[in-house]
Amino acid sequence: MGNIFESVILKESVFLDRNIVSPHYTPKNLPFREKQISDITLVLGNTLKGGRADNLFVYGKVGTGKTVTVRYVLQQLEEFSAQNSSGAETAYVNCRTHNSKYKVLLIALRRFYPDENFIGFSSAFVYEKLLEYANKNKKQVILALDEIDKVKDVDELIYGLNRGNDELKSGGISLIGISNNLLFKDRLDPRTKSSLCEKEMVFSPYNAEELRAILKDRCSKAFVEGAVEESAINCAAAFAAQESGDARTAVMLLLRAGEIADKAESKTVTDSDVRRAKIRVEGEIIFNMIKTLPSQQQLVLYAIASLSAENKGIRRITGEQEKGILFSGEIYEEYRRIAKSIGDNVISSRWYRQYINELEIYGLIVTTHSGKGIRGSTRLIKLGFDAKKIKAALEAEIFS
DNA sequence: CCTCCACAGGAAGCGCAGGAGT
DNA sequence: ACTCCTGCGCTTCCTGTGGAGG
Repeated sequence: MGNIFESVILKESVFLDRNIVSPHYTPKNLPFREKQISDITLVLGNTLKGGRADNLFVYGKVGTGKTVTVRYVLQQLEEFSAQNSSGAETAYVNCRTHNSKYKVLLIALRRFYPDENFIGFSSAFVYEKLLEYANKNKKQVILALDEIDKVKDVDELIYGLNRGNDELKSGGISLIGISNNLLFKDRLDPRTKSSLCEKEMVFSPYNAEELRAILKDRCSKAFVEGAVEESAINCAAAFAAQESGDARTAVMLLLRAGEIADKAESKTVTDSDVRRAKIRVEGEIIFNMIKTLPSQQQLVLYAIASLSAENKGIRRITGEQEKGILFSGEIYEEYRRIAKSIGDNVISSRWYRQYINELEIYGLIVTTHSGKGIRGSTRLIKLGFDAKKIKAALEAEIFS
């Protein structure tokens, strides 16, 4: 009997390099983004001649390649700037984890003063330090702020940096804001908006044909040659294009499909593996969504799930008796009962309605307005996914 | 036609936590 | 360290809405 890990190594796999289809992998080439790359290059190119680049706002849905594209151009700029000793420097900050003006500046500074630690210094000091860096070294500093909509005090951040720019004798600071939230722009102060959006760029979702090409390219590196059937790629591309045009979920589908094929000790990944992977990926998304819901909202969803699982709505629609359709009122009653039974407090019906609206936005439920045959004006609510699965997932969350 | 029902969803306000300003 | 402010989750109160039923 050998080492227990031997079987892992010896086991045959459809994967050549699993990393390449992992969600965290950054591809080396960016197909179908040539236009965006050259546009960004043009905007940033100004810094190589010592001028300030226009601020740039990049918008696009998740998985459209915003982040990788921007990072790629930044990295190219750094490289070129180092070789030609021109004064352009860049810093990339993900604002999801650094969600305030102070934290953003702090992370940016860490990039320019790697040996010093500014934690604990005042916001104004950190801010001055950044301006000073650009001024003293005559540097054109480019700050790329990913998920910029997550910054709580964006207005102050942008306004401050912009005003600082005017005070600089030499050097300059420009911003690249990246966001997948279209509403974000309208939320901004008009002055900040015009400042951040000196240049704008939209990344549109990939269509099925583009996704297919992307997947094909990735597969050739990630999987053993010939392991992924053409139909599997087409299937994954079609699913993802239909959903959102999101390259990340498309790649995720292939990763899971590969795992399924491995588990079945199959040498090839087929389209039915992709179909099964789709169900699993959906399950993961739902499960993650449920986990992050407020506990009271979980109870509301639980009420919907258990009512439709047992199919015991109090009143049924006259005539067709369609399965799984619930009345807003009876769900609230059930929710109250459950909340009381586990000794939780009960939210008001008004807020319950708010939760229902949110659940619909998340796609967990579907609602319609009551039409003929129903007394009063109410909403008919139906669960978006399998009741038993959601119920099971919720039970794990609530009663733990 | 009017009234009642069973809700939908806007507006205002409240208590609280956490951050900014001093 | 202190107050002040602000955003957030939520409640209370209220006005609409659209069909049932007398």
